[in-house]
Amino acid sequence: MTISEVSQKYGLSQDTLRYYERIGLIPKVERTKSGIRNYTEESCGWISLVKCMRSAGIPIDTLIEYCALMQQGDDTLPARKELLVGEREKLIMKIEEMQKTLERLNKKIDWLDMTNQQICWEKEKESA
Amino acid sequence: MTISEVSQKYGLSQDTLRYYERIGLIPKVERTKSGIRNYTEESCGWISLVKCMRSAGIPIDTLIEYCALMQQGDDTLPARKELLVGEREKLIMKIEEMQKTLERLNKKIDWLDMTNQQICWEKEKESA
DNA sequence: ATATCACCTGGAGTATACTCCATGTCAACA
DNA sequence: TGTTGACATGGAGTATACTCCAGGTGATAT
Repeated sequence: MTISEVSQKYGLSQDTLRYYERIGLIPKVERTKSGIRNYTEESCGWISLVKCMRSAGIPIDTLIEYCALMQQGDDTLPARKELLVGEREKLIMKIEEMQKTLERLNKKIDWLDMTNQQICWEKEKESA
Repeated sequence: MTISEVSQKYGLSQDTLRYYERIGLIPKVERTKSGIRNYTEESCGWISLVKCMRSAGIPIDTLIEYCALMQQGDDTLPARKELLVGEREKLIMKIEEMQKTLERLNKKIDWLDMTNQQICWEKEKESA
């Protein structure tokens, strides 16, 4: 797959794809003999993973580390697990926090609704 | 309340508190006659709100707009509601995305566990 | 043959959200 | 009365994550 196809498929700009590769967020992508990127299934798997993790706010540094560990073979399995478990913890906490914010937003919206109705009602009285 | 007390109470640095005020994320804080900030209950309410919203990733620009609307009185109630409803939508989507990431993380961790056990078992066989 | 087009690279620029710093003021205490 | 400490300001600096751009190459269509 060409970079433009991958860009289309995952909704990431070509610049971002090249950037991710450059900083080691995904392993080096295969090239044609003229030097053009040729994304394999595996590359796409990485893109998909990174997109998913990034969309949840997992920092780039962490993902670079994961990618590096991955490329060092099976010896790093425990380290990778540790890393992922840590991120899972953080993610769970973030979700909880967001749920709290959601409740607060809900309450605020309800309150605004009530207040607005109150004001409308008072204005009606005034003008009556 | 002094800035150091508020900083303690909400876990935001004094610099951040001043920054939030400067950019209009919270309304101007009362001062003593020598010019020192004297946070009221209301100020604290704003800090608490902003901290909550920011922790869920709601952008500063949006919160500045909300604060500005707030200070323009009841005429902006519908606009404020619209703003909050929009943010609620985005938040719900973000939470969903994070839950997907969480599931993916869980699967990856399970897989790592299995693979690791497999490898251990094979190594045991080898060395036997 | 040449023009076009997608792609390449390295480096600079941008957006967001703080965070730090130099310098200055004021109140209180030794 | 001098020094200490908390607080003030405006502006510069930092971290993170892209995003853009100038200049260049190689394959393909006219």
